Amino acid sequence: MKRVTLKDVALEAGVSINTASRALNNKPEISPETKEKVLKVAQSLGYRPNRLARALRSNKTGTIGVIVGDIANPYFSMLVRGIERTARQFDYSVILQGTDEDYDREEEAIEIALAEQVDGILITPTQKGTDTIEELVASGTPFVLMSRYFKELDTDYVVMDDRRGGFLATEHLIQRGHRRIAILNGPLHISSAIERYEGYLQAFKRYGLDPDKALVAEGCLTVEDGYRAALCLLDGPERPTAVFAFSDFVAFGVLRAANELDLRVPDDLAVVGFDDTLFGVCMRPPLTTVGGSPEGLGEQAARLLFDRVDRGQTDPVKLRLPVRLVQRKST
Amino acid sequence: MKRVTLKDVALEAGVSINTASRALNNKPEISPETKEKVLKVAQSLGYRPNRLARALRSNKTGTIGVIVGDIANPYFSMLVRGIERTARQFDYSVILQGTDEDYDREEEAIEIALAEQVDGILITPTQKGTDTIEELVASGTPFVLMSRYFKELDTDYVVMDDRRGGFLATEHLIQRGHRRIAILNGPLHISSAIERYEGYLQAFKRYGLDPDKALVAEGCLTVEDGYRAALCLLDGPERPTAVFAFSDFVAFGVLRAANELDLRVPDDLAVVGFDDTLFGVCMRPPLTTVGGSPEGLGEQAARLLFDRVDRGQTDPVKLRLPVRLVQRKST
DNA sequence: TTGTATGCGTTATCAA
DNA sequence: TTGATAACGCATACAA
Repeated sequence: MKRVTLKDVALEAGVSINTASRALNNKPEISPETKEKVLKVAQSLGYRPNRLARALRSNKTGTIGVIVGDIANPYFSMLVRGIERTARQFDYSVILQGTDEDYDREEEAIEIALAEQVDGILITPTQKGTDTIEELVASGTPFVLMSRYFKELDTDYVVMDDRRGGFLATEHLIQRGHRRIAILNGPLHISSAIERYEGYLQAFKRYGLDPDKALVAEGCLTVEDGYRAALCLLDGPERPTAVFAFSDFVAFGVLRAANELDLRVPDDLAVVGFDDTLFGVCMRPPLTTVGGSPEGLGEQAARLLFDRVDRGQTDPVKLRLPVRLVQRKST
Repeated sequence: MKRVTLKDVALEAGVSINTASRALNNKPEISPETKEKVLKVAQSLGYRPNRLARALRSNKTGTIGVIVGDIANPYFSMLVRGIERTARQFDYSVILQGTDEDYDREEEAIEIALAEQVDGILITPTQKGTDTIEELVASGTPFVLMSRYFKELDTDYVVMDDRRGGFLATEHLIQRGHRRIAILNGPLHISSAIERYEGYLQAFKRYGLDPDKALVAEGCLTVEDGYRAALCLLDGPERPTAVFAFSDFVAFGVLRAANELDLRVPDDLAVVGFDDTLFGVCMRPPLTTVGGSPEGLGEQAARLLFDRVDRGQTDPVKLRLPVRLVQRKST
């Protein structure tokens, strides 16, 4: 039951350990016959290279660290799915960690990933500070920010066109006749929250309207957050006629609240989400949302990272993926 | 920027490389003074042990492989979240892979995990065959099956009490007066699908009723599957008055179909899901479901695995977690 | 084209 | 209590 090593293969094939290595790694300096022989022996012995030894020697582990906010958030799930698929294609393994949007946890996650000696890191930073990311920069390990970026840090990232998304969502609501449009935004230290808000304001401006500060809420990240914030917001007499939620995840909470308050959507309350996750279409009514492809973002970020790992650093690449309005029945 | 190694620490502290190792690993055979000295030097130099070298030497990587059907399925997301949290607690890293319920992909995933020399594997088998799992057994790597098990294989597993769940769901529908109760089941090679079906039949029997074979569909795993199957099932004249779906994920598709067909839930159609995922409560109406805790299952499976890794094999442990009916408004 | 020898950073076995 | 030394499995510079 012992593991078959290169030595075993070499011995069995009657060549040196090193010739065996060459054969198995497609090195040029080897005769076709010996190569074939070694390959056959390796096959028959069921040889599997020991990645640890290889990694130790070559300083490449073939793994990447993936750090996201919340694994159970469908946006991140889809993101991770896109990453995992792409990674597999490139023969990388994915070490997954969730931060629950906690800064300390983010720091820990980065340290763990570094300790695992991953070849690169894909991270959705909590943005509660920059120390963690600066530590990452200092480590020299290639990394790509996903979905969020730092204005003050010159790093690779792949994000959605959040400002445009915020604009599209808000414009859509305005065009449907809404004026009292609430925004249940994410925490404002997160770039996507800031930019979606900017898009929101931009739409108001474009249409010569004034937004009502009382309808701006921030800090919503989960279904629960959306639910609570919506309950609060929809309780008063001066309630909004429409809500633009930071994410589908948050929007689901809003729909729950609307449901419990017996508000009809979209007649009493229009709702727009963000991300176009799998479940929007199952809501009642189906959720209007701003779509980018989370899986696509994951894939692009992964590809960018692998490029970095292979080819090294050039100028930072900053990708801003297009979004579009996916209109359904909630508006 | 070079990495600090044990050698550097030993050199700096003026001890042998091996004494340094002992100091850092809390070995008993060392004097308190030297230990303290080494520790201080290590600290100041920013020494981080190289896990690869350690793993190579000790044959323990500190990682586990986690293989699930579909990362974007909220059930699996929650499962993974439970695993990741627990793993972190035990100082293990998680290498995640998805199979998309494809058997070849499962085989590949297992091979990759083995190649990564994980200390153990947590897997939701596709159950399209037993070869993959038998390969796993042969490898000697500890593993725990999650959510599904093989009758014919004597392995560790953690599953929900699916039969009871199927019974509870069906009984509930019967008690609400339904007789034409459809089941949109998963593929019947999956143990949980079989057992939920058994529970379904058992409930009919208990109440002296006869199930209608025409209302039994299988093979539903995704939202899309549920949607299509429901459209088909609800189209005819003899349509069911209630549907028991294999999972919340599938139930969401059913709700979508009902919505599009203008069927009122629960008046025209009652719907019960399974798993109690995050979104059931956001549906309209909120989804009645059979709840176990996916995160809890993940945690238990992980704990069991770590126990195996540490203490080695004893008799297989077979855990069947309790379920309960979570009644909401869809029934 | 092939083989020898060395080192990657640890841990473990011995002897001192 | 400590230190020299040998593995762990692989890759590569260099010699043959």
